[in-house]
Amino acid sequence: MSLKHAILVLLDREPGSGYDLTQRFSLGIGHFWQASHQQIYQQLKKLDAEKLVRFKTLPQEGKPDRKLYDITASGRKALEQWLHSAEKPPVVRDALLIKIFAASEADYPALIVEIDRHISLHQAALRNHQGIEAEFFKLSREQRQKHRLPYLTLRRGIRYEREWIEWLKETRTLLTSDRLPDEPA
Amino acid sequence: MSLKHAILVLLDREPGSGYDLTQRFSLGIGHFWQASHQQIYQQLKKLDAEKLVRFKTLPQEGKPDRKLYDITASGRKALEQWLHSAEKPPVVRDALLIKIFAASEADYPALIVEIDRHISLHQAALRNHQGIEAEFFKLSREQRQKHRLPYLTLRRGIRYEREWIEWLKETRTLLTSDRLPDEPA
DNA sequence: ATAGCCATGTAACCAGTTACATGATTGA
DNA sequence: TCAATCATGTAACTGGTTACATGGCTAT
Repeated sequence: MSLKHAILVLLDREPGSGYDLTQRFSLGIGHFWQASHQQIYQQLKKLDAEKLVRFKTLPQEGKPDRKLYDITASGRKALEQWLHSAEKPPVVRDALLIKIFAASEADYPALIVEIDRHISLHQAALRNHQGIEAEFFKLSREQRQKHRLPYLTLRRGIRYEREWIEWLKETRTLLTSDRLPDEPA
Repeated sequence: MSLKHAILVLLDREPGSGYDLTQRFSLGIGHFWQASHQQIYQQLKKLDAEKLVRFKTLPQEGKPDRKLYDITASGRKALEQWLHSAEKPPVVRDALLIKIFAASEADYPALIVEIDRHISLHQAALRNHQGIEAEFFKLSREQRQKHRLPYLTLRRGIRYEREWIEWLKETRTLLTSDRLPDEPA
């Protein structure tokens, strides 16, 4: 159900077309909720059927008509209710961990390659997050105060990536040295 | 595709019925790959059709027959191939972060309740992981060496939960004090 | 009695991914 | 000329969840 609410959140900040939303999902909110344009168009259709959003059709020349979506009063209500509801932490499903769990000595070289690949991916994500963080710290105090909550979620992303990198590096070292951790994590 | 391979991993260690696998999924491997009995039975059926597993039916009195599954040679091959393949890190989809991203001052009290709930959940998970870790450290050196890789994945779980708790506490403090982080994460 | 374990499964549904489709405009 | 951006969508499929179904045994 959260995709619907993520869309409502975005429309609550500013009306937009399905296309606009797709762009916005690739920015801020996309760090912790991803959505493809196909999904977004479908959900907008459903949200419209439920009267949580409405749209105006803006005709354009040489392009498909732009449908400008906006949140309705009952959409705002649904959003607020959702904000007060309880959600479970998402279940973890991580293939890399199965691989590491299952590997035997013969698989180590392949595992190291895979670990290195993941380290690069997480480092790239971390750099990206830190770039955004640097922008945030260039803002005035009032602006920072205003964007406080989105920034807090960015901090989470930064810590998450950092934690992955540390663990991956530690694990890599232990695998290549054939050593064993000598104390609890 | 990873559920299939997770099942192959478990059957490779030891043959078992769908029921047995369900139990095992709630232990070790379940920390990073969850599966319900419904899913497992379906996947076993498919794996059997693909000849990656086979089974013997063990008749029982007063209970449905037990189907004891075992990995086949081609199952082992598929598993090894998978271990050498590349996987993407899983995409993050976290409703709590959308809530925090989207909240306005009026929502703070509800948000704090939700944050506290999540802190407890992560603390419970952490304690659980640490209990298993304590068992691990009671083992002999040889035994620890043998279960090294599963232990490394457990360490990841421990760090993951710890990181969540820290971030949630920090965020809680910032929300209640209405303050703003003064330096990068 | 009642809950929990043992042991299997089907069916409907929901969410997300991949593939396919169209077509004009703009910049390298 | 080729790729990217704008702008919309449908359809098939895969993976996972929830609900439903059966039924004996054991321990409190």
